[in-house]
Amino acid sequence: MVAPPPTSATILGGVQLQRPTTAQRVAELLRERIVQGELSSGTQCGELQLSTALGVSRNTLREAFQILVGEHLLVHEPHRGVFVRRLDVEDVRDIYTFRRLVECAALAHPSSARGLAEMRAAVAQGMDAAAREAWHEVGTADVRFHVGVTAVAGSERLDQAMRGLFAELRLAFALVPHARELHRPFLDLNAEILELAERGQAERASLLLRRYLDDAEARIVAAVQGPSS
Amino acid sequence: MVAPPPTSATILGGVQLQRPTTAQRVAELLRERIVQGELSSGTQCGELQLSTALGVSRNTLREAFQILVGEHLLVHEPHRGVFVRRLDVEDVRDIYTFRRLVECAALAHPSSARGLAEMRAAVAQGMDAAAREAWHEVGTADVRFHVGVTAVAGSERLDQAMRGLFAELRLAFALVPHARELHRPFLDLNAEILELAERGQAERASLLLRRYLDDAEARIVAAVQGPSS
DNA sequence: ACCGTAGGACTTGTTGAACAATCCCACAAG
DNA sequence: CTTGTGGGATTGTTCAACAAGTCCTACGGT
Repeated sequence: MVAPPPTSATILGGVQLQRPTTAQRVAELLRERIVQGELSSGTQCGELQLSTALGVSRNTLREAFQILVGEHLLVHEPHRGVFVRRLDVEDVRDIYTFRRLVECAALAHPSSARGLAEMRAAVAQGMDAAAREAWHEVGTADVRFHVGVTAVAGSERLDQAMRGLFAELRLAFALVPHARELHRPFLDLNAEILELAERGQAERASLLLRRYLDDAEARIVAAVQGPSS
Repeated sequence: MVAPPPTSATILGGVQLQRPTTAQRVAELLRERIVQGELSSGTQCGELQLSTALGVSRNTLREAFQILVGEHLLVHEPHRGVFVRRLDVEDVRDIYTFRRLVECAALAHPSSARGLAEMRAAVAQGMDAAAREAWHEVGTADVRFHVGVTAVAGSERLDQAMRGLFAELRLAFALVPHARELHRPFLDLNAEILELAERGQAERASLLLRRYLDDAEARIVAAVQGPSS
């Protein structure tokens, strides 16, 4: 049992540059439309309609569906069809419980410097976008910042889980009336958290982050359960 | 905007009893074979071979593949085929970094009593199985215990992520020579962690769990990188 | 012996058509 | 108002075919 010879993937650090399959490209296209809010929650994705619109066969489309169902962006109801997921209040609470645990713990026990760089870049991007009044990009930068926070923990799988979580969250972002009001207050907070983290004040950074998350959760919950009640 | 009338799903607590689709059943069957080690790491899953063996069409099988690829149990190399995932040392380290962060944080800041009950049941099951020398079941109980630890955090999505992580880990468990040696020492440790957690000694429980995880990681890493070096 | 390469066998990628199973809705009967 | 009962549309699944890519092998040049 000798160690296998290093493959090119090993040498290049696992970078894989293989053309995506059609199903993957379709999934990516739909994913983009969903998180951008162009396909709103609850929309049914008819197989015949979509497959002809995209110019792919039903079989290929169904493969793409499986990918997105696995990412919780679509829900599949047998013999009824697939629908763009609709988040309820419980979902939002669940997601923020997840985020609180992971992000706060990551900041409290930092173990990877790579994440800090991402946080820094995200803050800069957010400031810049805000100056240009590009609120959608501010939102993107915000997501980037928190993925960076997660990256501080140093687990690739955790990062990926968090990216999936944010994709789900965007289903709810689309329900918040004004993007500016949602993201603007968090710009300075992110910058402050970053500064604390860079100075090694792990506990205080973690605490501040928790306040951020509680606040954000309340806003999203309010938006999801609608103006009623 | 009046509240909608309660549906049967609401009445029954959202329990959904829909027959799984063929692709889902195939995925479940393959998942079971994989985590049980009957399909060992690196095995190629030929489409023609498997589809005829299972009595399903290639298209349906490919849908099942997408599900399992999404769970990281299979890897897909375009135009080459799908293979049972092979974990390397880096993967194991990544998974344990994930587990350390989540499980320790969950125990340190408990917020759901449901998880404690699971932990208790898992310890009992483990003790019982050990008495009967059913080491494989001891392993199952161990997994159950740690899913219970995660459940203490109170996020359904986090639980699911952890279940997926354990399914991946079992790919590596299969490489550890003696199941008895792997799981036996952890029985008492789990019981001790549970006792601390039940008495509200969150910090000490979390610390003990960290020791557990460091130890387990070292064992699995050793097994994965083989007897060499 | 060492490349590069040209061919061919085999596998995967993708499609279109077909049929079975199921859901939904409108309508009739009690 | 509730309970069948069609019929039409959509999804579930299979099959057969072809395109595209990979792997293996044999051949020729150096």
